[in-house]
This record gives sequence, structure tokens and C-alpha cells, in this order.
Amino acid sequence: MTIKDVAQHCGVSVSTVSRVLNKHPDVSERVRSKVMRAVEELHYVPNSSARDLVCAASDAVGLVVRGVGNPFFLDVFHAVESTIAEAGYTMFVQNIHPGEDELRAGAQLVRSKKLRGLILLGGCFDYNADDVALLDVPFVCCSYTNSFGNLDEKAYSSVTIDDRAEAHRAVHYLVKNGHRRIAVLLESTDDRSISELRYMGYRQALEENGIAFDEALVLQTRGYGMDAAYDAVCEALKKELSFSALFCISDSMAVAAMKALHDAGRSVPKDCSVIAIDGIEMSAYSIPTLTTLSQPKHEMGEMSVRLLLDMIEGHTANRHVVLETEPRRGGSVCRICD
Amino acid sequence: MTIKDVAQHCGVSVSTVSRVLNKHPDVSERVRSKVMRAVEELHYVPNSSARDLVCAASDAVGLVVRGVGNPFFLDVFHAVESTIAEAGYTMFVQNIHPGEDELRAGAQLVRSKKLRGLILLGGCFDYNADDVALLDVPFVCCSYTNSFGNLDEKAYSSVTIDDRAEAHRAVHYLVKNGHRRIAVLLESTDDRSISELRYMGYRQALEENGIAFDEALVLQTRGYGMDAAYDAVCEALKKELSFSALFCISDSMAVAAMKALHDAGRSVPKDCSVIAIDGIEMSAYSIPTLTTLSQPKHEMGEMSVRLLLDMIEGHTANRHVVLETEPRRGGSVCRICD
DNA sequence: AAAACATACAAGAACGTTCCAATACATAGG
DNA sequence: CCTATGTATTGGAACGTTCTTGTATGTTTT
Repeated sequence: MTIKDVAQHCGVSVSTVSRVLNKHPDVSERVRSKVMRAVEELHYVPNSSARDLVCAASDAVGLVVRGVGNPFFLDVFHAVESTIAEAGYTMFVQNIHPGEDELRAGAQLVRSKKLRGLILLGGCFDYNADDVALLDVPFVCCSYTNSFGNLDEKAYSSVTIDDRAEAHRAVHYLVKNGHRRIAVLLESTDDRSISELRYMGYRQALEENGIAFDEALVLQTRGYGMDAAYDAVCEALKKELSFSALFCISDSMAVAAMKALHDAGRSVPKDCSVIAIDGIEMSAYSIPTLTTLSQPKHEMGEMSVRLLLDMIEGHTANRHVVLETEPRRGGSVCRICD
Repeated sequence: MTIKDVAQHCGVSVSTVSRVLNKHPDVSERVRSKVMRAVEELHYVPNSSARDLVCAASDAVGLVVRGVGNPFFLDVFHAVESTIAEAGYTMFVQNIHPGEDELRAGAQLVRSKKLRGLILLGGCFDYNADDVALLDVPFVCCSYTNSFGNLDEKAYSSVTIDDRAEAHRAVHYLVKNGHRRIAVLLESTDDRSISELRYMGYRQALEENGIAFDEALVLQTRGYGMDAAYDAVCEALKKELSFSALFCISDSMAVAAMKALHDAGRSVPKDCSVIAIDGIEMSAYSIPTLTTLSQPKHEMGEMSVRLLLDMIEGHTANRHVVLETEPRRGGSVCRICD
């Protein structure tokens, strides 16, 4: 069932059918309706490979995401998807498995599908100029750590929160509430990831408030999973580590941490306050409700698409947008008086 | 950058390059390495549109999913994705927005991309034979309500749990623990959805145990969201509705319900037991841990792919696989003695 | 040494679409 | 009536692959 069949079926040429389908002018109403009817009857659907092949520039952009499992990314994903669809573009999603290189995978995708641009969602930007040069389309990094300056900032756009500052804000909030023994639950302190950035904010907040840093209060997990977070907190408690508050680098890890505290007989927030950054739906229904700095997930996705399309359509140069979180005050933090 | 450029660059013909890339025999080692080097140097990536156009049958299948937001589907999605990739197929994902018709969207996708098959994930199967005939590739329904018999079962494969029986099992478990005033939290009782099936199991379990059905104990929400579930339970409590146990049709709704109970000063499970079906990761970290019938999410995704590929490759006829849940005993249900 | 055969490569059709150039046919201006 | 101008339609090239068929070159067989 090709455009040729449709053409034959109603005795016109292939080009005419093509023009009807693409809503070109210069086609009489009589022919137009005849063609449309035939398309309906024959259930004809254009072959997108053929179309893409002949069209120099597609209207497709790519979304490369590392680890779709994360509930935070899911929300951003949603926003990206709907914004792109609204703008009349289509989207190719490429899920990156651990060990794969997202930029290289993105470059492949771009060449293979003739994409107009790329959105990189979540991860760590640790590339050199060569990698980027390979990718000759505009791209925007959403929720990426790009603060390590290993790449010319003119080469791309980005949408992030200021991870370091937001972590600082969270920890500072704990300090203001009288906490001085503040532990941190994170995945890594030196992989140039978001985890490291938030760790830097933690360190800085301690320092500015004249609190000595204690290595023992850094609870490091293997991966971002809830099980790892749970285990890490359990272990810390078993070692009788004392802390009155816990800063978690993600909501889901915080929920697991609260569970671990609860299972060990500690009450949140009475025995230990918990604060995090993310603002996923689930953590609003934890007991107690998690106090967290909620990332503007929808806005981040929307903004990423807008920046990308602006670059593609040549309206603007690249931009680096830093959004702010919105504090969601739950019941997981309380004031202590020494 | 096309195959032609590569050919010119190393002074061979287009066909030779093609044969190198497709690992055909009949090409000398000397030429092979020369071509490979050129491919590397020029960063040549084959244009997939051109390839798909000329290849009669692609190795792609489609995944049509309604509402990617659901954490349960996310897990299945994961399993589907990796199984398909492992089998050497590629996957097109189509997210269906409310109001869109998944079968029609699937048919479009199939024709447009020359897909070999389709997996429909989550939703309600309410189609007639015409719709299905349009879709002339094999398809499998995963986690679908297909028990209403409105379609010839020979036309497709399916992977489900027995929603009615599993709901029965959950409610029966509550009864065995002494509960007789058992409420149900659901989205709908008559839309042929999974919600309705589980509601049927609830009704049946009550009946078999000689418990009179009380309309007031049916807490209906608007949609599957946690906010709706929370509100519905709050309202029931405000009306001083009395029940010693609550059966929820999904884990996320159960987590929201437990929060509502907690906020109203009721303790789970002492004042009210809660049980659900799904087994998402998050509900293992609720307080108390949710008692739930955990769906074999990974197995469901894997099995769906296997059934589909079997049908595509003609090894087997269609099959309808019903998997069993695995009970996860948390702390949200307790025995009561009247 | 001629014939038969294998091997390594080239030429070109085909896939289904878009779009430019060409054509046919009106309609109007002189 | 012949030429300009416009409108509706057609023909065919082009997109970048794959794959079949064809052709040189060298190698074995008789």
C-alpha cells in the first residue's frame, strides 16, 4: 500500500496525491476530496522512511536519557515529550545503559536519523571538544553537571538548578533549625556528578556556619537505588553514629533513609531530621511528609525544548538557564535546642 | 556523509562498502580494513531511513503505552526494552495521551515504520474485530483487561495476571485475618478496566465469605493519581465511615491512603489494615511497609516480548499467559479478634 | 593451452516519497 | 486570432541504502 496505489486508485499522478497529503495549494477541491477518500478507504499511511529520506531536514530531535528508572527524570521526560509534540516536532528517545557513552550514542542517532538537535537528560558532562564537534547539531543539557568547565559554554545550552547552591540552602536550613551534627547521604563525592555538586554545597554550608567537617558523617551508597540508601543508613546506625539531621541528595534516597531510621527505632523528625532535593510525588506521601527542595521538573523539560528549538531555528544563540527550586515544607525537619 | 563518500574516499564501489558494513563474505581483507578505516575517519553512520526503505521487513516492533507516568508500567517498560534489545530488535515507543485510541495509533505506527509487531502495555481492550483486522501484524497485550470477551482470543497474545482472582486473594487474606468491614479504594467499577476486574474480585471474596456488600465502603477516586486517592480516603474518614481494612487496587493509591489514615490520626495497621496489588519499589519503603501482591513486572515484560517474537518468527501460534503475583508481607495488615 | 570455475569487485535497479521542471489547458489582453 | 498569464496536473530526478546481476581477474582442471 503505497502512494502509487492511491494514485492509481483514483486515476491521478503520484505527485498530485503527494500534494494533497502535504496540504499544498494548487489542487482542485474535486481531486482533493477524491484523494482523501481513497486514502481513507485504502487505509494508506505514508512510509516515514521514504519521507525522511527525501526530506533533507527532518523535524525530529533526540532525547538521550541515562537511566529511565529515576522518578525525577520521568517527570522531566513527560514535559519534554509534550512540549516537543506541541511544537510539531517528533522525538526519538535513546535510553543509555551503564557503560555507554551518551554523546557518542547521541551522535550516532543524529546521523542515523538526521536529527535537528539533541537533549541530554541527566548525567555527567565530562567531554572534550572533539566529542562535541562530532555532534554537529545544537544540543541542550538538562539536569546535567556542567559546572566543571571542561567545555566551552558557547557550544551548548543548558537547563539546570544550581545544585551546589541548593544543597547549601538545604543544609543551611538545617543549621538554622539548630542542627550541627548533619550527615549526608549520597552516591559519590568525586565523579563530577550531581551527587558531587550537592556534596560541595553541603561542605560549604558547614564551613560557612563554622561546623567542623566529619568524614564519618558522609554516608556513601553504591548507586542511586533505594535499597543501597536503606543499607547505608542502617549501617551508620549500627555503628552508633550520632547525627541529628540527614541531608539526602535525592527524594527517593530520603524516603529509604526515613524507613531505615524508623526501623531502627528512631523517630523522624524528633530523633533525626531529614531533608532532600527533588520533590517527587511519592515523597509527599511519606510519613512524615518529606521536607524537600522541589525541582521545577515541568519547567525544566519545557525550557529545554524551548532552548533547543530556538537554537535550531536560529532565533537565538545558546543560553544557560539556571532555575530555582521551590521549598516544600513537610514534617521531616524539626528545630532542636541544645 | 553518505556511503558514496566512503566509497569514493577509498576508491571502491558503493556496493563494496555496503557489503563490508553488512558483514557479507566475498570481500578481501585488504579492502575490508581500508573501508573500515575510512568509516572511522569520516565518522560515517548509515542513514537508517534509506536502509529501512529498501529493506522489506524491518526488525522493529512497537510499544504502545498509555500513561507512562505509572511506576508499575515503568518497570515493565524496562524489561521490555532490554529483552527486545537483547533479541536484536529495535523498538518504537508511542505514548498514548488520554482520548487517543491506542490501536489506531498502533496501526499508524506499524504502517508508517513497517513494524513487525506491537506490544500494547496497560489499558483496556474494548475493540471490535475491524480495528484489529486493520492491524495486520501480531500483537500482544500486556497487563490488559481482556476478560470481557469482546474479541476473538485467537487474534492476539496476552500476558496478564488474573486480576479478579488476585483481588479475591488479597481480600480473602484480610477476611482470614478477621476483617469484615473491608473498604475498597478504586478508580472505577464499570469501565472494563483493571480497576473493574479487581473490584469484581473484591465483591466475590466478600460474597464467598458471607459478608454483606456495603455500597458505602466503595471509595471511588477520579483517576489513578495519589492526590485523588488521598482525598477519597480523607472524605470517607470525615464521614466517619467505619472499616477495619482497606483493599487498594494499586500500590501508589495505597501509599496515599496510608498517609490519609495517618493524617487523620488512624494507625496502620492497628486501626486499619491496608493491602494492595502491584509491588512497586516505593511501597517497600512506606511506613509501615505495604503488604501487597507483587506483580512479576520483569517477567511480564520479558514474556510479552517472547510471545511477540514467537508469533513474528512463526514458531508458535498465539498464547495467553497468566502469571501469578508474589505476596509481599509488609506491616500494613494485622489480625483482629472480634 | 583451452576451458571451466572461483573470487573480488562494479553497475545499476529498486524501495516510496518529495519537489522541481515541464506541460496542458483555460482565460484574458492586445 | 495570437500571445501573455495563470492554474491544475504530470513526469521524473533525487534521497541513501541493499541486493541482484554482470564482469574482470586469476586459478584450477582436462
